[in-house]
Amino acid sequence: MTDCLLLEEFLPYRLVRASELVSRRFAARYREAYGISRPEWRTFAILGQLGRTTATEIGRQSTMHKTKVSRAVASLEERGWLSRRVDEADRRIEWLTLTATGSKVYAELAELARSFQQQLADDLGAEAAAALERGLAAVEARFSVTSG
Amino acid sequence: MTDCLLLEEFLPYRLVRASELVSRRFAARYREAYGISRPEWRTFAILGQLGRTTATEIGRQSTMHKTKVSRAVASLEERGWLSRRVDEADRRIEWLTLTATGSKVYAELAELARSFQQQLADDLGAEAAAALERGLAAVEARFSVTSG
DNA sequence: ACTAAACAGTTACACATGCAACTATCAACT
DNA sequence: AGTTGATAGTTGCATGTGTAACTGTTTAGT
Repeated sequence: MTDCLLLEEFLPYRLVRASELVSRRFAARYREAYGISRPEWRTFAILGQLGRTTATEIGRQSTMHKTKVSRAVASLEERGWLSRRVDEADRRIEWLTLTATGSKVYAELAELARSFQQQLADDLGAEAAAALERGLAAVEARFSVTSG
Repeated sequence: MTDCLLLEEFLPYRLVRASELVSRRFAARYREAYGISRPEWRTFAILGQLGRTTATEIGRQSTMHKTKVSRAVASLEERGWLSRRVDEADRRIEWLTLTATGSKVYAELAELARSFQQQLADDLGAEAAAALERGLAAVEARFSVTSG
């Protein structure tokens, strides 16, 4: 046990565990309310924010594999929340937009997210929340660009 | 777009993404070096630290589903890195320990983890790393006990 | 014009995962 | 002793996921 690694001091492990604890709780909420999966929520959230984008861009921003995105898009389309349109100039590209219904659902999901965020911030306290954000910003700055 | 949620300000999302960026890099290392999966690494790490424990306890500490733990334990046993022994007093319980070979591999994995941690700390900078740890500690404190 | 490489996106297949149901064991209560 | 409920752990099955291979399209080089 001389070379024992203390997991409670191992940053990647703590990061994963914290992320699982938080995101599982949030996932439970939108799953119960709208029956959407995690990849679907992520796709929805990015599309709602960007307004009009492509599957590739969603993959880039969310760090999701392109097959995951592809399936999430197909599923959201089936529910009538999203529509595709092939780009005229470059017909490989599909532009994705929310439908009217999709926008309505998105607005509700956004509200759900905001209230969850508020609750989380209250639970953590202002100082700890700020510290967490600073730390995450540093990780994003170091890893986002270089990593694939 | 009036009710748009800004993902770059949404904490659960940032937490998940940061955790994925970091843990994917680390996972690539031990996968390439030893061919072990994520559940296996986690099981290994907890067992190495605790010295002697049960599958249930591993699940509790790692937030992994018990079937995941069960399969990881079976796989590590097949490789001869771990051995089980049924508790005499309560024969439902299986005590898990690392074998001699397992301990050797564990020591190498621990070293790999430490060097990764060092690299990460350098990348983030002392101040940002400390902030991240404070934030994670707050999440752990709030969610670990209550959540399932 | 033609070929090769690059890119957006989908699908087949093998593998990983979670839920529910299962075995086996123990503890508590009657 | 017998029944009920809880616990540790495993397994069947349906679903989720990544790799690699695929289609269709564009770009670059010859």
